[in-house]
Amino acid sequence: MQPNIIDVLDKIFANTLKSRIFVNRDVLRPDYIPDELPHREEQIAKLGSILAPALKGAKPNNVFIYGLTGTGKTAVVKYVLKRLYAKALELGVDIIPCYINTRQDDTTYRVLLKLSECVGLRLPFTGISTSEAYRRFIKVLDTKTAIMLTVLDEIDFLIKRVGDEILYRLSRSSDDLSASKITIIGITNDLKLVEDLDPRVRSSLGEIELVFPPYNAIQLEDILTRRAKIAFNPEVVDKPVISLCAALAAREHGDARRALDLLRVAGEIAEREGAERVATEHVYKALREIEADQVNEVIATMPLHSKLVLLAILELTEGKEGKTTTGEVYTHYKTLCAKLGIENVTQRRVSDIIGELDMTGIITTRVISRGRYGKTRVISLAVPRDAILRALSEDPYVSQLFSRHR
DNA sequence: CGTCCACAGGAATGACGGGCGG
DNA sequence: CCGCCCGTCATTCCTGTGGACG
Repeated sequence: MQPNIIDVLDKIFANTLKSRIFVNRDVLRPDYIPDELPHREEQIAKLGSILAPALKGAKPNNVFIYGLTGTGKTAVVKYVLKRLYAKALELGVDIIPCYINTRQDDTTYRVLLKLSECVGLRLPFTGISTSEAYRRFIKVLDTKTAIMLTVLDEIDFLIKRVGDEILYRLSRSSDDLSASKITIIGITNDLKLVEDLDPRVRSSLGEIELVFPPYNAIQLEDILTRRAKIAFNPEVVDKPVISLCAALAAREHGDARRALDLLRVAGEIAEREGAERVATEHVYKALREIEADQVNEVIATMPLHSKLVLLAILELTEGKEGKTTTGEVYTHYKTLCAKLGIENVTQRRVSDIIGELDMTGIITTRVISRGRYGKTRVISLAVPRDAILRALSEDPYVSQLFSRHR
C-alpha cells in the first residue's frame, strides 16, 4: 500500500514539474500584478497626475476609485504607487506607500497596525487601545517629512464593519501632523457606497473620483493573449480558446479576473487530463467547475431553511418547463420539514428566502398575475441542477432526504 | 366591470448569539 | 469580565395588486 501511494505522488510531482501546459501559472492568478496594464492607460494617467504632487512634497488629493470586480482597480493603483515610489527614491523625496485590504484587515485596530508597519513601527497585536495605537502611529509619522499614500482596498468592508470613524480621523490627520501628510486612496466596487457616509467624510475623501469601466470582449482578448504568452508553453493555447474565455467573461460584465480564472482553470483541466494543448472543451469544463465552486460556496453558508426551500424548488422544477411558484414551494417545503421532523417557518419567511435565493443568482424569479388565480412569483433555476444537488448533499441534515428515496 | 384569489412585500417586534468598549 | 449593541433569522399583522372570471 505504502509504496503505491508514494508512486502516485511521485507521478503527480513529476507531472507538475515538467508541465507541458504551463510555464508560469501564477501570472494567471487574481493577485498577480503584471508589468503592463493594457486598456487602462487613461486611468493610469489620471491617477498618476493626481498623485504626482507627492514628488514635490505636496499632499495629493484624496481619491475614491469605483469599478466593478475585475476592472483593474487594484492593479492600476499598485502599479502607479510602485512607479511613484521608484521615482521618489530617485529624487530623494520621502513617500510612504501603504496598501491595506480591508476585507482582511477589517477593524480600526488592524488598519492602524498596518499603517504603523508601513512607517516602521511595530505595535503589539493586542494590549493597547485603538486611540493609543493612533497616537503612537502619528508620533512616529511626525518625526518624518513624508507623504503617506494609503490605499484602502475594498473599503466597503471596513465601512460596513466599523463605520467611517477612522476615515474621518485619517482625513483630518493633518491637524495632528506638522510635516508629514496622509493621502487616502479608497477603492470600492460598491457604487452607492458614498451615500451612507458621513457628509464630512464624503467631502474630504471624495475630493476626486475615478471610475473604472468594464473591459469589452476585444480588450479582454488582448489582455488574455498577452498574459497567455507568459503563462503557457508556446503552441498550447490558440486563438479560439482565448476568444472563448474573453467572450464568456464579457458576457458577465467585462470581468478580467473571471477571464483569467477561466483560462487558468481550463489549463489545469487540460493538464489533469494529460492533453497536449488547451481546447475549447476545457474552457467549457472550466466554466462549469468555477460555477460549481461558487454555487458550493454560497449554498454552504446558507441556513438550513434556505437549503430546504432550495431543495423544494429543485425537486419542483424537475420537468414541466422547469418552473414553479411560491405556493407550490411552500407546500413542498413543509413536507420536507415534516420528513425531517423539524418545524417549518412561515410563508412570509419563505417568501423572503425565495427573494434571497434570487439575490444570490441561484434562482430567477418574476412576479406574475394569474388573474382569478392570484398573484405569485414564477421561479426557475439559474444554475445547473447537479451543481446545486451536489452542494446541498454536503449538508448533514439535507442529505438525509437524499439517501432516503434512493 | 367589479371581485377576489394568492400571493407580494412593508412594518413592528422578538429571540439569540457574537463582538466591542469600558 | 460584563453589559450593551448590533446583525441575523424569524414571527405576526398588515396593506397592496394584476387580471381571469362571473
